[in-house]
Amino acid sequence: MLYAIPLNAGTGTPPVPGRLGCVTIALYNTASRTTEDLRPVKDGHVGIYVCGATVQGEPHIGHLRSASVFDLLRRWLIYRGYSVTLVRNVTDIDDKILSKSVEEGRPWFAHAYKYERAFTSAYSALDIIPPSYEPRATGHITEMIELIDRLIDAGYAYPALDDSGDVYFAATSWADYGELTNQRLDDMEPANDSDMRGKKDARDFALWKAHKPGEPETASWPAPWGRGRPGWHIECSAMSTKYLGANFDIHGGGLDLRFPHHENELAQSRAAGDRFANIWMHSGLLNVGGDKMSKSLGNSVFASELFNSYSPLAVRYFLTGASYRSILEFSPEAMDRQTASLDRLANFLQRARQTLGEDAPALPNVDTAYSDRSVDVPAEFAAALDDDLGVPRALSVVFAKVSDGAKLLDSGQDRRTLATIVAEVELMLDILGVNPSAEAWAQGSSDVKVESALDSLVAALAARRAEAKAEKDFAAADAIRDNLAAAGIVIEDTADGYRYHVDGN
RNA sequence: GGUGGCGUGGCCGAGAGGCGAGGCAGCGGCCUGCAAAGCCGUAUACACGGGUUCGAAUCCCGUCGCCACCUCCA
Repeated sequence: MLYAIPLNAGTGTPPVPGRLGCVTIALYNTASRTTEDLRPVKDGHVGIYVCGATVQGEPHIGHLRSASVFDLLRRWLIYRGYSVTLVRNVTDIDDKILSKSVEEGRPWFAHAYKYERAFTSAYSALDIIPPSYEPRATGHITEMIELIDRLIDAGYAYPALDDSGDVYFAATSWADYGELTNQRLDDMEPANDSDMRGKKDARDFALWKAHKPGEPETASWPAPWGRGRPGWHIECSAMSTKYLGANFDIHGGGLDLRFPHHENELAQSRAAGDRFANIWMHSGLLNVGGDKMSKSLGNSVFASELFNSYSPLAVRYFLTGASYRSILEFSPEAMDRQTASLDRLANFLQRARQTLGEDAPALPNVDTAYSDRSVDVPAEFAAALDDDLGVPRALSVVFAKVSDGAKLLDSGQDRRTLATIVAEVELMLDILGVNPSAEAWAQGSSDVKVESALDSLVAALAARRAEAKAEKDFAAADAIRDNLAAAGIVIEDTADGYRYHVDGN
């Protein structure tokens, strides 16, 4: 799949003249606390680095939100004519991976890879476009060592005073430390200095962690300061600049990473002489039962549980439907409400596609950068997304279109207009990552044979029901409908027959 | 102590000086054998108190309340 294609690729709609440089997309920059126009380092191209998961356990709904948010950003930029390089890392070595792998009785790399696969499969279920690059921390030790070396040479880092082999970044040596979160070192809560471990200052953080007795040898790499493994923050500094250059456009992640992770990344990269990210974007956190979802509270909602109760499409709709910076409260009630809202969209598209038959438009395709699209997105929709990804406003445009389309379905014979509306609605929803018509949402379990078998079974029952209705034997007709419903098949009468869908949220 | 955010109708949730976004739920009607879906109609909303203004949910001052971050986190 190719996501970064030349603007004139494809034979469809040519790029809007002057699209580059004219369409400004404004994004909220956490670092400046203002909404700024995106001015890419390289014309026509946007480089994005998103902090991915530390693969120590199952993916939860918070991971999914972050992934959905940056996938939406990516799709919108692609629609707007940019080529996008999105890097999302995998942190496959850290303290918890080591300790948990011991608990679960397998090598740390087996543990890490097991959960990496779980993440990949959850992302894929949500139709998140795979990253352009997905670097693993353990594959970039060389780059990290080089970066640490630069920091030591420049006087911003030092090997631990206790000769342990650790290396620390000297927070107080970097005058701008705290610039990302607008904090001054002196104002911060006093760091815990009971465990200095060879630090000069309790607020210094580890760039390199020396191998400790009892830890597996395979979890350490040779370095000028002795065998060890990288600290968390240095990984992202090394990997982002490797793939995107010393100065790139957007650095993203969950809000909880803002401090210390991103603050430290910024400090060490700037100290090493890199301009680093221009815009910092943070996706909002999820609350469960009024509390922040977090590892320490143990209230995580895992992807696996979620997919047991809701379709991936419903989950994604729930996640992207809110403003990306807002606190999103997860509850079954909230899921149901959003699912009902989504059903309205899905129902319309299903009815419209059924009515249009062969005249229904082709599906939008992000893989071709939407280059073969027959319609553009409504101006209001574009304005909403250009303004810091204003999804709620964008969705209101979608619903307005759906309402227009539904009226047409009810009364009119204007198939051409209806087809245009369907194309517009599906394009908008595809950009948002929640197009119910997209193939990605086809039930994984139902193959073509099963579907056609179900079609004929339902058709047979529907025929009997039609006979019963014709004979005014409504009890018999309703019994058939009830039996189908009991099996999870909802059948509805339409002007020219019936339609059905499997009730699976 | 420092930093950031929030308070909008029954619920969720946009907007940011001037015709009441949108969704869910509700109510009345149309359609339907009944449903479902859909359509039409339907709301004295902006935490509180002052101020600025012809006009404030939106700007300013103050008050109250809630949340997050300050070295586990997407």
